[in-house]
Amino acid sequence: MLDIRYIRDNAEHVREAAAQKGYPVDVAALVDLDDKRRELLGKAEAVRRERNGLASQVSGKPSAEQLEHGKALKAELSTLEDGLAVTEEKFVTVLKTVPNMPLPDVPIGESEDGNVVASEWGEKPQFDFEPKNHWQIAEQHGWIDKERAAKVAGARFAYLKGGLVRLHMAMVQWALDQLMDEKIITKLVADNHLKISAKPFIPVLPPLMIRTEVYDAMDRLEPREDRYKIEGEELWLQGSAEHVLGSMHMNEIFDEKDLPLRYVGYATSFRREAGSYGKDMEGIFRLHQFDKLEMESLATAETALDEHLLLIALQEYLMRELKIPYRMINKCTYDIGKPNARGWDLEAWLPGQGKYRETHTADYMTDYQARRLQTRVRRNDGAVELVHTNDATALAQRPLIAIIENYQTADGNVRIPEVLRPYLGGRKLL
RNA sequence: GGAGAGAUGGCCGAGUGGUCGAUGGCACCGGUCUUGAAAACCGGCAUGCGAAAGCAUCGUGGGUUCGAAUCCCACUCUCUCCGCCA
Repeated sequence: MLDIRYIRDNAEHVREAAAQKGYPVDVAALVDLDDKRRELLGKAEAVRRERNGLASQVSGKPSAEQLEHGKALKAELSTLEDGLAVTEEKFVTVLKTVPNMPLPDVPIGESEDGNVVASEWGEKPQFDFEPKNHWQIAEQHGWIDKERAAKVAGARFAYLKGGLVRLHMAMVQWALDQLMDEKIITKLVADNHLKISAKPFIPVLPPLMIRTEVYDAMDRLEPREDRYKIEGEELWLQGSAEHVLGSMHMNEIFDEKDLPLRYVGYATSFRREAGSYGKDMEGIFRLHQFDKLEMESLATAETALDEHLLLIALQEYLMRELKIPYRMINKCTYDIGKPNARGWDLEAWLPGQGKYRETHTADYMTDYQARRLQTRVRRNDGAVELVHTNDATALAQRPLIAIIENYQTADGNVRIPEVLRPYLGGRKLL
């Protein structure tokens, strides 16, 4: 959520930027609602003040006069509060629809076509045979069983089996070790000229369910059609570890010395994929359920953009170590998402499909999420401010696809990336 | 799942209808004293809204009352015992 004072002071910019993000807002109507809300609030506070004054005068039994006065005030306050509640609800409903403001370097665009390729890395592997898709390779080894998964759970589910499971576990364990290594973070901070701490990440296995109220405060509940709700409960299956990591410190105030706080969470994520019927039905590119290693960071306002850049640097580092070609996408206003101020994607080269596909995303939310979560920091000078939040994919099942397709051999085997070999006990995948 | 107890400021802990945003202690910050430190003493020390006066907040939401941290209801969470179970 944005600060209403910011919206009032920058009404035209907010209107324009919201439209550029594809979330048009009637800012004038919002300001009118705020005016009305403030007016009613002022009136109600004046009556409360009178009530408090009266109550402090009474000791023992109130006089008939005092009783009558009190009853009149009570009735008046009740009317005002009813009107205030209605106005407040309308106001908050509209306020919640205002998206976060994009940073100046976010390209303006009206569709995905407005995204800008910022850089490319790596040599695309040359094969002296026709490279296969990951599902063709997996089929050969019995690594993916979607038919039986459909029998048990329905479409867009899969059993992952055998060598693929070992590869997945190795990849996750390796990535965890990288993120917990202060030397690696120190180097990336220095190489990218970032002015932030080199504190390592804290690994977390979070709950996979999240309450309605908290999910909404994270601004990740919508669109609800893409979430799974637990029947009879105010609980949802989380769609990304970000949702349960970012909300972890709701209603808390940090000391400045404790920031930045960096978590790497491993979680199975659930998505209904509503609106993507027929899209990416083959393989494990788009499932209702996938395992993901996710980075989350809470930081002060002036360090959070560098924090964002660090998370992106880490994504690139992990892919470079795995030697998978990729390109970085600076997503445009239309594509970054409502709570984002900035958002970059990493797209890995998939030789089997002959194109780059999104495997990572990095989101910088400024204080937009923290405002509703009320996650704050007490600065060294005593001032209390909202924290700034960042999240970014470390590694998930899509990078696994990238490994399979980039490391395939003519006979349908998959070579193991060098950095993962120690984690696979020197054995072959199969 | 059954029975019971509880939730107060960073922490501990008073407060069971009338100046309670809340006694006290610890921690923390500033000062006096000291060569320095400790101790002692003095002062400060929640959050939001508001230019301010002030208003709100004692787990959350609702209710009773002229007046609620205190009474009633619902919900959430914690603890104890029993049952069940990775």
